[in-house]
Amino acid sequence: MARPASEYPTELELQILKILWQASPRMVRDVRKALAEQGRDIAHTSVITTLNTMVRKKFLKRIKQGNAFLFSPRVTQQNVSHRMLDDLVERVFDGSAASVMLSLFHGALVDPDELKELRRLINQKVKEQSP
Amino acid sequence: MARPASEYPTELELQILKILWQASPRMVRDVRKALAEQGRDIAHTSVITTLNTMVRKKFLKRIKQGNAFLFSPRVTQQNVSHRMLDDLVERVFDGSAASVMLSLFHGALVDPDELKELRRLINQKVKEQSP
DNA sequence: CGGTACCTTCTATGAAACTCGACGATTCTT
DNA sequence: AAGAATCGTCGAGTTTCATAGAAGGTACCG
Repeated sequence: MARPASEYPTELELQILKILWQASPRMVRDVRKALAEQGRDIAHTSVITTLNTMVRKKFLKRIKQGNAFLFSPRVTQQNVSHRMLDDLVERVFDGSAASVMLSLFHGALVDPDELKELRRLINQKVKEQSP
Repeated sequence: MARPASEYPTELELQILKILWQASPRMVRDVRKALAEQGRDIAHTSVITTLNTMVRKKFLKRIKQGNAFLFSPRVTQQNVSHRMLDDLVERVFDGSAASVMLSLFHGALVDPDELKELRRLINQKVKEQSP
């Protein structure tokens, strides 16, 4: 056996997904331009190759318009990020969401306002779960 | 250019790290056995190969004992998981830790006790940050 | 009609990830 | 000491990922 195909988008694929989540459908040319603006200036054909593998992986769909193709996402940002997070929680933190949060707190990552919002959410959740 | 070497452990490497975090140092044989118990029954030499690349990547260190080697982690579980989480937050959630937490709440992932513990932590953090 | 400007598909290179067997060295057993 | 069991190094095969050039189609412009 060899390297297993990742169930999740790779780095470049994620970058492309983000572009298409912003606005779609798009032509190859536009995707390429957006990538270039982010500092990733790769050849036109390289973009096509990647887009096609993403279609094969069911991340995107494409429809023909004239002689060219238009690409759109087939998955939502919520869905992808949620699945990737779940995967990390499972694989790295042994399924403990609390550990993840702890780790987040450990870095000085959280904005004070966000913190309050979070507290509100937790309180709500606690009420829901313990009657 | 080609695929850049991941700064983080790969799937198999992570599996091995977890085994060694549980108890170390260990011989190849033991690592292999632990992997097999997790359903990953690979050849002895495959384990060695991976262990050696992990040494090269500075994830592990090895010391000779007799004719064999003993392997131990060189990085802590906290360190690795924290870095991997940060990476995900950055790449997938555009740096927003709060989005991550929101996503965690969205799944029915959190244990009630853990939830209370979290609330405690947040309260503490809020106090710290807003005097 | 011929050229230019697009677009795609096909093919290819190089590196990383995963896997393993052949072989040699060392040690244990009989 | 002969043979069996261990253990490592080395080379190599396969798949995925990132990237891109060559080849070939279509469509417009003058």
